[in-house]
Amino acid sequence: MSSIRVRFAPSPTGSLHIGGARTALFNWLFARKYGGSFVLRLEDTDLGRNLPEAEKHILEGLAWLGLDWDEGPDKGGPHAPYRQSDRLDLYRKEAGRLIERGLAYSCYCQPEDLTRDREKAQAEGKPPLYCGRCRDLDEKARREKEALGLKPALRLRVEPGQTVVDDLIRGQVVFLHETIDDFIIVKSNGVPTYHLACVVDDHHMAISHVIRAEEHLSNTPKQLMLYKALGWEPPAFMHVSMILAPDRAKLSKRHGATGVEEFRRDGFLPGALLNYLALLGWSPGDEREVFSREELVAAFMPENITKHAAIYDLQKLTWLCAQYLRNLPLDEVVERALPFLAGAGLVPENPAPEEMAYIRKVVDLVRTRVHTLAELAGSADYFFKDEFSYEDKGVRKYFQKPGAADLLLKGREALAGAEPFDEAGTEKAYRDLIAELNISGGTLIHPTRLALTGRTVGPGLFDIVAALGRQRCLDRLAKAAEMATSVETS
RNA sequence: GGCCCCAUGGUCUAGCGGCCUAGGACGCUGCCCUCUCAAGGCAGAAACACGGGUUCGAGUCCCGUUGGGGCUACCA
Repeated sequence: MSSIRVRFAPSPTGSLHIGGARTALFNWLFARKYGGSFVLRLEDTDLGRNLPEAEKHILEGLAWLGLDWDEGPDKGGPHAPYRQSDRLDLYRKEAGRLIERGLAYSCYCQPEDLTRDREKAQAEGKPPLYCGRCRDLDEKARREKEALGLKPALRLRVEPGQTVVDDLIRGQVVFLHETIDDFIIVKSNGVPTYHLACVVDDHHMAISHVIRAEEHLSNTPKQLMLYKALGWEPPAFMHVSMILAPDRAKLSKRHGATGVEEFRRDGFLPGALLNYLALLGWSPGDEREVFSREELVAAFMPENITKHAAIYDLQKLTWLCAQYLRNLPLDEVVERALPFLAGAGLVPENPAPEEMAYIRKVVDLVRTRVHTLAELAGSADYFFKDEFSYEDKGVRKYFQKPGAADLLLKGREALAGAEPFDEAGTEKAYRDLIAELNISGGTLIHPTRLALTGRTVGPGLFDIVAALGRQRCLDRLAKAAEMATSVETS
């Protein structure tokens, strides 16, 4: 029994897409579940589309999600190198074997010719397959073409028959060879196409299971033909359904955030994104929904992967993220929140230890009522700065009322004398005042919240009061009383 | 167009012939709790795409239709 080896093989043409991230996740889960190896390979054979920063983004995205790989371009491994552009000699060697055995042939057709053929076929309502013009060129004809300076592409000879793809998710899928033409395996610039490079690498890297998106199911018979032509045993295949945008179209930039990097920037927690991606197209079979990475590995069963495409829904991801924010250890949330707080200019990049205690307190107060780290930073500004504006709605409701300033000053007085100045002590002082004035709690509490935070919503008032400390509360109440005096109506 | 895959509420899904008057989650609505907002609790609206079969019995099996997606590049 050979060992389990899976791979994630993205092209460095952009950032890590959530579709790609999910494919990586299923591969990773499979490897971790069954004690196999997870290999990372860069498929950079389309020189024109490679982006210099893409590799870095992809590796960082995977690392951020906690999907660690055992072999890859950055860390090497027994089957290095892991970038296809560094393996060209290997592909040439294998392609050479195909030519020697007459299983592949040189094609001198120019792109313009092929485009014309294709358009003609389509206009006639026929399938746009390669016409086979160069299939049986003799030595002489080839030399003539070469003499003209034409560089050939290499095509695989597809013989009549059929190929059956045995897919772990979809069962046996039959493809008739008359629907597949002699496809190109080496471009005229000497670089292999996806099909050849993929097959050669999966074989040489001893990949046991190819887990990839469903868009590759139709490509699989071509690759199976290559395995056969090269005399190799193919791996097992598992084609997972795709992720679609809310309009049922394939995910693209115009659908908003689709890159892992963007979710990170928008303040989503990696565990939440990973958890959400796992739930798209897979279910544990019971009714659990929230999983840590470890729980995911334990619960993962390939047979529980669904066959149909899934539309991704930001609302559920947002909900999951909120779950993580409230349930993760506080220190982890604080660590994740720090860059967002610093980014909003609320705290320094590297806060001093005594500052950290306060930040911890604040994060703990707000984390249960926000969904993302970005929201968290956005809802905590008043804890860190004294300059803020008051919500208009609140001003109208609580300041623009007869006696508003006086009430705020009475509250201020109560807080000035509250002992001890903690949640219970300040609440006691306020409750006493409320009783004395014979008013409802909200009558005093709501204006106070507005005075201290500028907002009408937020954590419990006495939690805020205790966190801010006596002096800041007194200052803000005095300032708010002035404001109230100026807008008060009689 | 040809080939391939897929089809349970708005979304993610459970269901693998009788346990289904179709279960859970997000979202939505109402109520409770309450200093606000969340959270939490309770209640509710909301689905087996359609048509034929097979069977004593079909969401579950088969066929067709419709719909969606993918492939059909010297992209991967």
